[in-house]
Amino acid sequence: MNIKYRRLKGTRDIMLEEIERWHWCEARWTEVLARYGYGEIRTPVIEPTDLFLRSVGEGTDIVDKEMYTFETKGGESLTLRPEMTASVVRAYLENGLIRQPGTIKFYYMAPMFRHDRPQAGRYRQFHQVGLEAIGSGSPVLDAEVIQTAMALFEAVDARGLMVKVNSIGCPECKPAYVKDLRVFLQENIESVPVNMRSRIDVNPLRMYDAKDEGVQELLAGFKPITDSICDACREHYEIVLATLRELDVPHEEDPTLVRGLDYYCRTTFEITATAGRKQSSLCGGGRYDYLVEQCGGPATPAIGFSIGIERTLLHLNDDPVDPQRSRQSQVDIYVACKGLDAQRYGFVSADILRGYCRVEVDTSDRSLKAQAKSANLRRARFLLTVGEDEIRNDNLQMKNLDTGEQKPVARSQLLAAVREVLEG
RNA sequence: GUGGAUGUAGCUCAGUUGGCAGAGCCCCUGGUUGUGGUCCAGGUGGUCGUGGGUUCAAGUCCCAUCAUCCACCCCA
Repeated sequence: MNIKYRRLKGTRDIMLEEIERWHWCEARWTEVLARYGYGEIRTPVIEPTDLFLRSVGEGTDIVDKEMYTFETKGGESLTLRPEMTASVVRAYLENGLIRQPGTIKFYYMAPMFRHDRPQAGRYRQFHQVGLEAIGSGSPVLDAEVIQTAMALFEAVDARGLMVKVNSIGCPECKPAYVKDLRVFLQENIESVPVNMRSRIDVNPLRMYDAKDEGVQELLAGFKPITDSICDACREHYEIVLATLRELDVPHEEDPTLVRGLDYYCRTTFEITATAGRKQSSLCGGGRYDYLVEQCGGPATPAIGFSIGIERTLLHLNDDPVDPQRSRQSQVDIYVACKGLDAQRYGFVSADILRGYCRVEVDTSDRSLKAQAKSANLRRARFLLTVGEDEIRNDNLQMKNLDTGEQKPVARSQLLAAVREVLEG
């Protein structure tokens, strides 16, 4: 077959058995998030490009090479969101939620777009479940947010995970460290691969992300950022760690954990899968106490994280779903029809039942044998058969697919008969 | 952006030194004049990713190109 249109690179079709898995996870996540006090937020997938340029920050990979950006006929630059935090902050300000008392807590489960090279667990359109808690700078909230992330993983039985936490300081102490780091890197520039050197000027902290052994060795000889943060940040970090211990959230400190986005400050964290060579980073998050202000609002502390849904699913089960082998949606009653008149009779009969259970009327006009086979594949519990005799007698043959027992049922008695057997 | 692997039926894949394009699964029909899960028989389905080249002859060899997957970079 020469199919004319194919899905875009890095995108996927989610359906049949796989979408059942998504629904299962989504239902559990929604429940957990509600228990932690989060309400859903849905924002547009397109935003002004500037929103991401200024929040995520130029010099990050996301902004420099991964955004789906286009221009409207009017000359306005728009971008498909590469992440959600900026949009939530924008919505928070735009809808006047600054006037709401207490901490605003939003969650989302939504598609994001990054023009990256696809590979296992990495897509151009991918989905994140995440949350943003805006309005509180308490370190206790940091710990609760990290615990919430773990609760989301536990809710879908994800195991073998490690929480890594770090503090990257605030505008009081971070710049001095960055400056020292830059000087240190310049002095040892021969140890830095050529293609990474530009990072020294743009965003030296991100050198910690490099997996290059030489760079790792070099940075091991430099003072960790946690030794350089100011007293206020230090105290904040200590309380986060202490609270995590009190909450029994297993975690380890990782002073090399800096995050790729500019807006983070103080607490940053990441949750990774300890086994498997695939994309092991399942969750990333941190505090962003200056983003709201930067977006034009009053100084407002906030924290959030996002979990990659595809990656989490990949971590849960390595078996890919084969569309060929996966079932269509289940039904309770399957109606097999011999001929067009029988289909009409079948539909009217199904209409009686639909207020009560799931019914599929077969309009394929295949052999009754083939239709019965489909009934079985759909895991129907009862097969109703309609042919010329049934139309004439105003009844349906009703077969119990577990026992094989079959008997005619008058249409006027159909609902009562079905209720009796399905409830009994 | 860099590197590696793979493209043959709807799916998973065989295809020998270059010589008639195959199997399993799925699907359809029949065995059962109107009935499922097992079984048996038959059948539908292919521009061999695409375009060039070599050759009497190319799925097979050569070149190019596209797509997919994997890895790097980075990230969810």
